[in-house]
Amino acid sequence: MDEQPRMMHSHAGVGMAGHPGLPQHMQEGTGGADGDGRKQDIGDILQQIMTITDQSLDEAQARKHALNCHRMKPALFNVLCEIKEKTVLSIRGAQEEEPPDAQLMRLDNMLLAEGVSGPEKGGGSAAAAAAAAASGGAGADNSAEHSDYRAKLSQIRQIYHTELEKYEQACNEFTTHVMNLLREQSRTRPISPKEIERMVSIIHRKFSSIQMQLKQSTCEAVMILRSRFLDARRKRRNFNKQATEILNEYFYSHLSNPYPSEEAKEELAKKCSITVSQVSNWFGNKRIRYKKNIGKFQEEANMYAARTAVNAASVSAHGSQANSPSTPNSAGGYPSPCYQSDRRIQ
DNA sequence: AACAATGATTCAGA
DNA sequence: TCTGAATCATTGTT
Repeated sequence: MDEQPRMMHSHAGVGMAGHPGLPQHMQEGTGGADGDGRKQDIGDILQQIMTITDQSLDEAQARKHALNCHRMKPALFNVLCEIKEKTVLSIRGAQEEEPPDAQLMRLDNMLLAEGVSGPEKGGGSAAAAAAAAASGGAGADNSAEHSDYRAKLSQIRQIYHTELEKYEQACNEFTTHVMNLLREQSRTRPISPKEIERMVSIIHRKFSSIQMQLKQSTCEAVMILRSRFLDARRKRRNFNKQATEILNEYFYSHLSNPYPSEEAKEELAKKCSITVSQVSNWFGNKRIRYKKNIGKFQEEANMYAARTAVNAASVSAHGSQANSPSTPNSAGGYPSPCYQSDRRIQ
């Protein structure tokens, strides 16, 4: 305030004609006769604004302050804001309103369903249980699988939350910074509160698009985790020796027609403590692999044929036929090794 | 580490 | 729907 008189007279050419108070037209409304005085007044202020960059930093600061305290500043500021609002902002105004993002909603729903974004416990284990049910395994070591799944899920969850928090914090910090900056600048250039608000919403949109990327990558991580959990090939366990022997015994004793019936599969499954589909898989693989390389399986075939023969002999020696194969070998099946299971060793 | 064995999946065809 | 064939991914062996 105290610098005002000095400043007002610093440029002799554009001075305010030395009047101490507000000009008449500013107090009494528009008076046609005062047009020249007003023009001069505004011209003076504009001139001061234009020359502000020529000053040293201290001088400029002082000038800025003086301008800020000038009696016409609010009026000029409002007019400039109005003009700016009408021109620049109206151009962008049309495209600002956007519909709620469907993609974002999908991501949110999925994260909630997988228990990543929801309450601490529950969703993850439910998903794990569903995955386990879908995998259709025997379920003996499911608890270990579950804890592994849950551990990895909670790891994802933790990363997601810390990242989200970081983004939110960064967003807030940046917003406050920009708001302060704009408020500060609004003292020297026309920035309306509305425009600040608009800027804030732009910042929020930008940050929420970053958040969406975070959500996207989190979803991907969960999907990968789930697919790994569901993919039975990744947790393949060899059958135990006994189960393999039972299956081989059946295979080689039915070499001419190695296609167990549904009942036979069920019985084998029970004996081997595996599922019927595992029995089917095993026979499918065995048939194709045997057919591909009979020579390689020769020895194995002979061994099982011999064993079956011994078993049959001992059984018949006891006068029982309970263990005889339900579908004996016949001509027309797979090429056979030296021994046929339904033939007795001489 | 390289390789073989093995259980599971996918897909075309009957 | 079942099977053969090709293939994948893991386990076991050398």
